[in-house]
Amino acid sequence: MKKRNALYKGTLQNIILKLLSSEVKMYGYQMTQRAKELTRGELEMTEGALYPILHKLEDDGIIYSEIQNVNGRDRKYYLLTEKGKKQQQEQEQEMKSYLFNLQNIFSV
Amino acid sequence: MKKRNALYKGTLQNIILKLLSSEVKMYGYQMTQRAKELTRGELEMTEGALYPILHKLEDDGIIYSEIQNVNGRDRKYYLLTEKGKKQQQEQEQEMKSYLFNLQNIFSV
DNA sequence: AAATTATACATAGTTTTGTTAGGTATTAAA
DNA sequence: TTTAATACCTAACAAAACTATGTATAATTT
Repeated sequence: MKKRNALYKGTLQNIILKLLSSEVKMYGYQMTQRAKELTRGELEMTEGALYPILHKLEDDGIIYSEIQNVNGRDRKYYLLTEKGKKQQQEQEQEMKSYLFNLQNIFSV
Repeated sequence: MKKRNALYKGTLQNIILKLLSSEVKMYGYQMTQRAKELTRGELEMTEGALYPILHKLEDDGIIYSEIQNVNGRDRKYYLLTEKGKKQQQEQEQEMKSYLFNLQNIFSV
């Protein structure tokens, strides 16, 4: 997340869980690319934000990881746990409420 | 902004400027109440966040203030400067782009 | 062939942003 | 008369993300 995208502060964890819920599994680097695609290049998740979040989510049992070697390079794939799926759904509701509220403020 | 509203991180300054653009003038306490109304009680701006932002915006020439005594109690009203009006419009565009992007991610 | 870019992970130190908790003071309500 | 609401403010702390750096391999460019 670069300076011009300071708005995304506070939503990163939500976005990561949402991305994970849309695929069977994803690896970190892939998430940064997918986030960039989905935001027309506007959101560039930095590694310094991404990896600590992934590690924390794994410590908390929200996601788990599988290392897989692809083309001679290791990838660490992450998947939602059952607990994680529940949490993702809850957070998605909060996110929708948040978006509704902001839309309300900025619709005038 | 309480813990449950961590999502709003990074958007507070935007919200404040938007509120100011919708009225002739507003005072700090009024902003906290208006923000709460517009978010169905979900966003409770803390004074520890609000006042430092207002002071910084004033130092930067984005807003200016007028103290007015109402019912024997001082209120500090804030107004957008010309520079502030421009900045508000720019930030509103960024906010709309941000909302569009988030909607895109969470619409699936 | 060598240098650069892209892919892929990770962390330490710093900055930004907001919370918590405290302070001052007046008015309205219980 | 005590509590809640209104109205401003700040210092100390915590959370979240950034910057910068490191490691390493694959693909592309020069």
